[in-house]
Amino acid sequence: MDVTDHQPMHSAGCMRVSKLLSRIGDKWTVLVIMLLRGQSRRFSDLKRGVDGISQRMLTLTLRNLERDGLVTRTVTPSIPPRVDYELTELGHSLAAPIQALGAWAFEHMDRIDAAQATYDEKENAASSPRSGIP
Amino acid sequence: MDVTDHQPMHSAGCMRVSKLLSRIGDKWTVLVIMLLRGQSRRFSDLKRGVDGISQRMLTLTLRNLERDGLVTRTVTPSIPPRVDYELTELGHSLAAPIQALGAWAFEHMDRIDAAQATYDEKENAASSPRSGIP
DNA sequence: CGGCATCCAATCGGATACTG
DNA sequence: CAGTATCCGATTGGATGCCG
Repeated sequence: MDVTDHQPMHSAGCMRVSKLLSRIGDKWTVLVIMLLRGQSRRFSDLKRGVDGISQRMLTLTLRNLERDGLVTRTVTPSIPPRVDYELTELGHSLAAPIQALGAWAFEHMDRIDAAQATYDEKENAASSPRSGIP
Repeated sequence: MDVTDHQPMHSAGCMRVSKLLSRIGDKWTVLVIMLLRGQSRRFSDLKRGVDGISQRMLTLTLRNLERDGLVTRTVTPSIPPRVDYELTELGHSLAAPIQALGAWAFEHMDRIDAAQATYDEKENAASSPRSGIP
């Protein structure tokens, strides 16, 4: 089977996509991957860069990425200790399609916002009228 | 700014990507989108097609997609009632980058599985030894 | 500095029952 | 058929404190 076909995703294939997206679709993974493009960064650097992430979640996110073979973890036992994270080749290859999705989001977010606004407006219009004429 | 640049995602841009991925990265959204490529489908058709989804979650998923302007909902007030869902143009344009991500997942899942296996092996090897020589 | 353990609140999602 | 409403368990993620 050729994944470049127009309808290549049968049930099993979709499951995998869904699974991948569940993994990278969590709250922080994408942000970390984006920060790691081009340069390796140490833990505290990432913590400062992501803005809002807790230490716990950064650790968990990096552990998962490491487990998936998407980042490498390099410990330098100095004082104070230093740990650097870097995208693997696999990680970099994933960054490309993520980037594509990012470009799409960037390009269409106004339309999405508009659609949401319209939808919510109708929502409120439907629930508000207590006597038919609000 | 050109989103096709090599480093186009600043903090704000990344947030949007993350937000988009959080939306489509839930348990069912991608599967529904994939099923809707090419043909519109009615509710029970989707329910049968997704396999494992509850009625509740299918409804919620479709509502969110509708709110984002990615699918249209068409009610035919017959008996029994009939509701068809169809990807909008915006929805179809999103299907493309998702497909790219799917292709990536399909292409690299063996390497990810291998990386996970290796990682878990080392994990167990590190936690097992109760007296140094298990 | 980097990270683990614990506790806890919020959200997610499945099962079930009921409605137009 | 296509939902809505409710209940409840599972998962997520933040805050905090301790450790090497």
